[in-house]
Amino acid sequence: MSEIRVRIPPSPTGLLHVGTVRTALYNYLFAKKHKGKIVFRFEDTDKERSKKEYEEDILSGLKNLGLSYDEGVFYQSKRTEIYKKYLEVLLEEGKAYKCFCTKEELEKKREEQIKNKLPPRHECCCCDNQDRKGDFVVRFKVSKNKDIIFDDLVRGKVKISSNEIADFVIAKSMTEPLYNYCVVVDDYEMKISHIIRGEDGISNTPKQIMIYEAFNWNIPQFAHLPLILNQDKSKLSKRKNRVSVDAFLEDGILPDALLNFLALLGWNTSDEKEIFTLDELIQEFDLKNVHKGGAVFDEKKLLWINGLYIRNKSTEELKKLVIPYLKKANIDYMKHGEDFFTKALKSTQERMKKLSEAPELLAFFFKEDLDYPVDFFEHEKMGVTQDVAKKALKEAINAISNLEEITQETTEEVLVAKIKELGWKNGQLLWPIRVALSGEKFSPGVFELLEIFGRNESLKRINKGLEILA
RNA sequence: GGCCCGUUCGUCUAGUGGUUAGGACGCCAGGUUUUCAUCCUGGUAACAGGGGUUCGAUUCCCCUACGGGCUACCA
Repeated sequence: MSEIRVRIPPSPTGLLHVGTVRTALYNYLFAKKHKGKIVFRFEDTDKERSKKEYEEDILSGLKNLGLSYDEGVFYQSKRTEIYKKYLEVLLEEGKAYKCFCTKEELEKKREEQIKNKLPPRHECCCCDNQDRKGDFVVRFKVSKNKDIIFDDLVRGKVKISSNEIADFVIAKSMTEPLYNYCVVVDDYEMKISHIIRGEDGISNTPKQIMIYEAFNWNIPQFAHLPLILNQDKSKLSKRKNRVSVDAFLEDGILPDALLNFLALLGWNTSDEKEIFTLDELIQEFDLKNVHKGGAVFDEKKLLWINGLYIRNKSTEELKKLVIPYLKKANIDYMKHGEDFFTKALKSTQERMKKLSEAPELLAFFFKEDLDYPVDFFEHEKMGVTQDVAKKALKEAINAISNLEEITQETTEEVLVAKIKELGWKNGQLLWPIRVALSGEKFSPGVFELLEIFGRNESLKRINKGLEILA
């Protein structure tokens, strides 16, 4: 087989979309797996909707996700001369023609077609009259009674009758070529061997194939990927879902986790593995295992995968990732030193599902003066009343004050002994202490907190608890 | 409307002409634990419907239903 070449061709008409990423990812995996090349180009022929800022967003987003390319960036908007050249060929050979119809004429024609239930052909008087003056568009001449068949790598044979396709516009003018046409010219010139794109590209495929045939160019292989869906099964849209990669990244979804999750939308290996590094995905990926049916984007599963990735990070790595979020929340995370911060982070790592949760999870460690409702101390199920809490805190002060060294082990030893001595349930002593240390209903464990805070800060917080209870 | 594509637990999915239809997320319950989380155990829940073909269909074929995509001088 000749060289595998795929393309990533977003149009810069919006922020980087997870659907775009999924398609890019599959192209990337396919190319890497087969030692092929990836061409990147912007399909920016729509001057109205294409924006520089979107280009930047897409490029940086893909880069952040680690999806690189080998050739490009190409811009269709900079290739008008090339398109023009081929357009002239088509015109000369009579495979395309100039159409001078006005919008009004076209609308009238369409109405008639709909009324008579005719297929959407173009064909009108002016098209035979090439001398007509004024603006024109270039239409591709579709031959009749012809089946266009292609073998889709995901779906198998797809057949469409050319009678269903009207003479379609391939350029608004000689210097304003349109998508369906540009794609073919580009894919030919860039020697693309495999076009892997979303299912919404299926209906364009016959048109594009006809253009290939008109030029007598080799037709690449097509693979149409299932769509990513909203909960209601419609095509994933920003109206109904979070779709911008920026939004996910800012929320603290890790790039690897996002890719891992996206890879699983419409593809999987036949075994039960579902956590993959990029390299593993490259190894395992196969278009044969790509689904035909669309896949609903389930954020809950994304969060689960993300939590897994966060837990698997070393605390040092996680630290770097989390700092921007803490800064943004104005948390003075270094106030008790690096070591304190590291330990605090480590104690919350396993409950963090996304990085943006870091501030709320860590804030209490750095608060100077905790303030929380007194009923935090109460816990009916464990038999903790405010009176019990008071006694517990006093006992804690005694126990801790006498300890030489405050570690998880030493505090556990002394507090457990105290529980036995008092004949209490674990929670009766430990819950109030934990609340006093954290000022939160949920937090890391007491012994961990005691070690992190050390004697002075622990005592300070427990005394504060006593104040609140008073 | 027309054309095209699709349909296994709520979701992501495995799977086969004969399976107790498997896993994961979620949810529920239990265990561990001072809480939450983690972790462990268990549970809940699916082959869209109808016809064929067949000794036997979730699996193959047809139809219907449902869902989706496309139907631009957008990409």
